[in-house]
Amino acid sequence: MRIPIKEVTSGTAQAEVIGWVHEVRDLGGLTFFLIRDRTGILQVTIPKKKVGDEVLAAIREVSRESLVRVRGSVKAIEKAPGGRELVPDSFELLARSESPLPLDVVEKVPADLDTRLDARFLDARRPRVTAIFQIRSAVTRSVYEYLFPRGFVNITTPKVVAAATEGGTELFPIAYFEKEAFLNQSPQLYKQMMMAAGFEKVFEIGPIFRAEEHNTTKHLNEATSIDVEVSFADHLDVMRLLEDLIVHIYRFVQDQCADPLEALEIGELAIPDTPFERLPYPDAIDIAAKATGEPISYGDDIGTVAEKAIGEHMGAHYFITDWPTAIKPYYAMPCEDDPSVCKAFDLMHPRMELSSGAARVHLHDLLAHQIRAKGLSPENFEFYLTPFRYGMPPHAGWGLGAERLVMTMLSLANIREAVLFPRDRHRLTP
RNA sequence: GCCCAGGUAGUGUAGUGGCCCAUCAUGUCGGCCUGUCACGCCGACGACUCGGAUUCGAAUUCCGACCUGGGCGCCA
Repeated sequence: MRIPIKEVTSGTAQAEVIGWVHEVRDLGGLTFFLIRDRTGILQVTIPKKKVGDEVLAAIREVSRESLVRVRGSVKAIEKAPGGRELVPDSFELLARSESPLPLDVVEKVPADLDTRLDARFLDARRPRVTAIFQIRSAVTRSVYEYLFPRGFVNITTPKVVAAATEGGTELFPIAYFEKEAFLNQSPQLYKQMMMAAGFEKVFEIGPIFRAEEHNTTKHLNEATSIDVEVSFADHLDVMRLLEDLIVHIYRFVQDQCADPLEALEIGELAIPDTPFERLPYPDAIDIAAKATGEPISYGDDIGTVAEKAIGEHMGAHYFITDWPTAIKPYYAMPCEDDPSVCKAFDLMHPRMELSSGAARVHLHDLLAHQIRAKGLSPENFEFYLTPFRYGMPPHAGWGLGAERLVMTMLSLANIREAVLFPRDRHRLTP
């Protein structure tokens, strides 16, 4: 009966494991194999004079990264990794690996990210990479475990859509029978329609597509968005929800992912403190102007240099609030006392933006007005605008970038490290 | 869209006009080795993205193509 390598301890008598050949050290009369599965690494020691001919024949055939099944007795040995080793009665080659390998799994020689992504299946055998995706899975799970008990309904919305509804970013056109269609940039409009449907609290974790030709370490053309929308809530409510969720995710990962965190040499995650600081937009641009010496006018977007300067100044997660209405999307609700300011916010990690959200415009005429004010025509938004004429509740929500969350949590240098098969300007395979 | 940088064995690199039929490491193959843990030692194998130009001579300079990384704008 095969067991995970992690479960082989110095107290185990007999064990059968299946894994990949991580390393081989042949000392002549004695050969050491390191066998790896997703749970860990086990040393298999072969004293050539004391094992059968079948074992000797098998080990002549194996190459690095071949898949093998080994059965034998476990010995507690202090000088072996993990304090135990396996001396095989049987050593079976299940699937031979060709050589040379496209990249060095043991990482004696580093591989470029590009090379690694070309051979992602092999790259992902590396304990460090396995750990990233075990943690990413835990992040997703913790979102479900946070939202379901709070009454959220998990929805899925179309990724194939008819028109560029939000404006701003570029969309990927696709062929949809005889019609023109696009890949959706965000579930935004559909989440809002479900507010009209009375679902009250919805969320979706799904792909979003942006056809921007950017080429940076923090952008993807296909990303994963954790999207939330809540009726009878305003921006302040959903900001509290968001910061509480972030802390919940960090705690969950800290509790559940000790081994992966160890593999990443992180050990203890720094759990963010709540409440996150609320930094009004005018203060944010002041900080940036002072830090960079570059003047920033009210109403300017906060560029990368400014964002970095503000992040260094803040040193922890924070919200930017009180945004000028002019530089936020049409669906952000303007403040009653000063409509030039809106109820939108961005959640920032010191390194980058993680999420943006707002209290939404739920009044049909105001929404139509704001769409026109952005130079868009309400006629193209009929499917979206109609629900606002039939009892749309006030609501608020946000979208949180899953890859950026994982990337900042684990201090990854490149967002592509947080996706198994990233889609960027140049990469469409694997 | 704009700007910068770069393409040398499977992988990561050195080499900026002749000292290079190309450095080092890792790998692969062969040999020696019974406690390695980046095992060690000996030997071998394996590469200048493509096309054109300059030159007595080009991995190296120039032009073009192709490919790639990064920065900015914008954004999650």
